[in-house]
Amino acid sequence: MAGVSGATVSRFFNAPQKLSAETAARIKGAVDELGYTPNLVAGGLASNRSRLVAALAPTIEQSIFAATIQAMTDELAGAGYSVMLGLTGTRDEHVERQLSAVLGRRPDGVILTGSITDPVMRQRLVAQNTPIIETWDLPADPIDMVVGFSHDAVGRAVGSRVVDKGWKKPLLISATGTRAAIRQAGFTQALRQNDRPDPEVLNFTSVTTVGQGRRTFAQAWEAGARPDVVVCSSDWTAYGVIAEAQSRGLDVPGDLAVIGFGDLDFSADVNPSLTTVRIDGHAIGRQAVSFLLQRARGERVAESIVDVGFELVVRKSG
Amino acid sequence: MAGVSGATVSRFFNAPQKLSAETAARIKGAVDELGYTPNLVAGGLASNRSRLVAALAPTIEQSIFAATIQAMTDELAGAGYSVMLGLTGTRDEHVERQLSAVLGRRPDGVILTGSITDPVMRQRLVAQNTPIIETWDLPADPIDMVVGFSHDAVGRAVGSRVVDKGWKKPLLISATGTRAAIRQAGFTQALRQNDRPDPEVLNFTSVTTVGQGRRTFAQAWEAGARPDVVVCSSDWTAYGVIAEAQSRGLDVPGDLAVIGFGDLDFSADVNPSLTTVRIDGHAIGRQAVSFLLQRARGERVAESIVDVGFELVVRKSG
DNA sequence: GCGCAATATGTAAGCGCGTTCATCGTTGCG
DNA sequence: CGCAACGATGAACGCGCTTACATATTGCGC
Repeated sequence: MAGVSGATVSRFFNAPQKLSAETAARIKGAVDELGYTPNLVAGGLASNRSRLVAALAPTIEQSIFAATIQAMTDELAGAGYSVMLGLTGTRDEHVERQLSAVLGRRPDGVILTGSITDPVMRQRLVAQNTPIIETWDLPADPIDMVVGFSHDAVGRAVGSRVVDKGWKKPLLISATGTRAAIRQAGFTQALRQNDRPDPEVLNFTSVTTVGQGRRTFAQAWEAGARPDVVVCSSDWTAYGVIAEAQSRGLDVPGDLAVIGFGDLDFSADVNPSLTTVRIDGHAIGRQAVSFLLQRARGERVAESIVDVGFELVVRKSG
Repeated sequence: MAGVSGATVSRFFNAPQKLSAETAARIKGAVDELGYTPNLVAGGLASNRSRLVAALAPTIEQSIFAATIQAMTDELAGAGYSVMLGLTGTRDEHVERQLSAVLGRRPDGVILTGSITDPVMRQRLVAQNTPIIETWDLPADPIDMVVGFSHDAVGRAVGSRVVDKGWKKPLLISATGTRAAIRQAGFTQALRQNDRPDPEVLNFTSVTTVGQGRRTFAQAWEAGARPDVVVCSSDWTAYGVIAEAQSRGLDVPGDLAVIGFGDLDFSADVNPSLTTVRIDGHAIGRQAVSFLLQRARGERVAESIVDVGFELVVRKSG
């Protein structure tokens, strides 16, 4: 319709500066009139660049990962990439299935929240020869690039605060999971270094919700536990503990201090405001995408492990 | 490596029952040994079925849509589809950009939260001839299939409750947006039908967070507003109002009733528990996927508009 | 006016599969 | 034994692009 070959139309979309202004205008006219949208599937096949990035996370509901996914998607959309969302849940078999599905599309990058532990899967990932970014952790033996922080350091920081404040009977309420376990270990380590006994620990396997926090604390209380500080693996859980404690007539932080993890969106605004560990989920997403785009441009990434750090945010609850 | 042609390998993955058990076993051996993953991009091009579904939503952070996205992704993964996530924000131009990017991949379906208002975009969508599902709303003039509920009915239901309870000075705190506006109109309508004056209304344009709710209520209070019930466009906002009211020494619901929207995950577990409108976001996602899969199987969908309804959940706050 | 570089466009060869159609045993039955 | 019918497999084509490479066309310096 524009009187040009397919190759020229392809250039119009991918390298318009190579066309004369006149042809470009003619093509634009035809494109508008036809409502033509290039088939990126075919384009991806031909160019061997899918412009697709896979993002795998356990869940996006009531999740600290939502911020990372959000930031990633925003940044990638700006760069002309689409993101494929893979929600793996907490079961390892789902990770595998999602990963298979995702690798079949030959993504230009894979962003993982946390690490893949299964060695077979790791091997397959490495074999793909596509950029891989592990986030929300600093694995000892990274597959490729990493954007995260030290969960051990987080645990120690919280442990130190508990020691400093002189709290004697800490209770840890934590979802099961590798990273929470590392924080827990760091916390315990900090107590030991100050000749304190190990903390009481309560683990639950379900999702981290306010309700889960309430129920877990209620159970502990009924069972006779009388902690002076509760350390939680998420701000949701922490707020549940506060709600339950208040319902039982306890004053937070007077009778009981509560410390969370994540510094979610609501944490500064509840009563009492949450003392927690701030992780900048958006920054993790942005940095991950930045790595990806550098690789896509063919640049070598010098320092491919970034520690975004964390911040112990002291507010009213503990 | 298995001593068979490419055609047979293709059958192994797409129609294994067409192969003899023996050949299938040989191919499986080779696949495992090579770590071969079929290239779905090429497959999609050849078969004209991408097995890709696009999901567009304004945001997934502190969003009532997260549940829908989560359910969709889970269901689709089970059926062998991948989902492309498009986060449009609240700006219309982003909707357009995301839609273009997404349509270029020739998805086998598009799931929208809310409707597309721009007529040009609607036209392009219709022209694609791919299944479109609008969710979280019951548009008067749907593009294709719909899974939602009546925002007008929600507004009326809440309005009726306000009338029934005899609250005299309602204040609406609401994010801007088409659907919230419809609920607002329904609410006002219910008051008028009972010869009540229109409610006070406060709109804000940012995201719906606890902090936003707090600040908006604080401003209203400082400006002299003394409502006896606050109706919010999200449970986040509602909880912010409660937190701010409590900080100011008000008793909820004694001095002030608060009603939310969404029945999020935390709403039953805060103090006081939230009276709110329950929307089953998971059900919306599941139903949308069910529509999509029916279409994919070539079945005609008889009733392609589903009203999932809502439920006014009365708890302590109002 | 010539040669050469630079610019603009077309030509054609794939990219890695799915799919159709033909082919080649095999089996069953009269 | 012969033929039809059927199941299993391979050859070849094409999906809609990208990308060397080839082919005008133009401009410039000498």
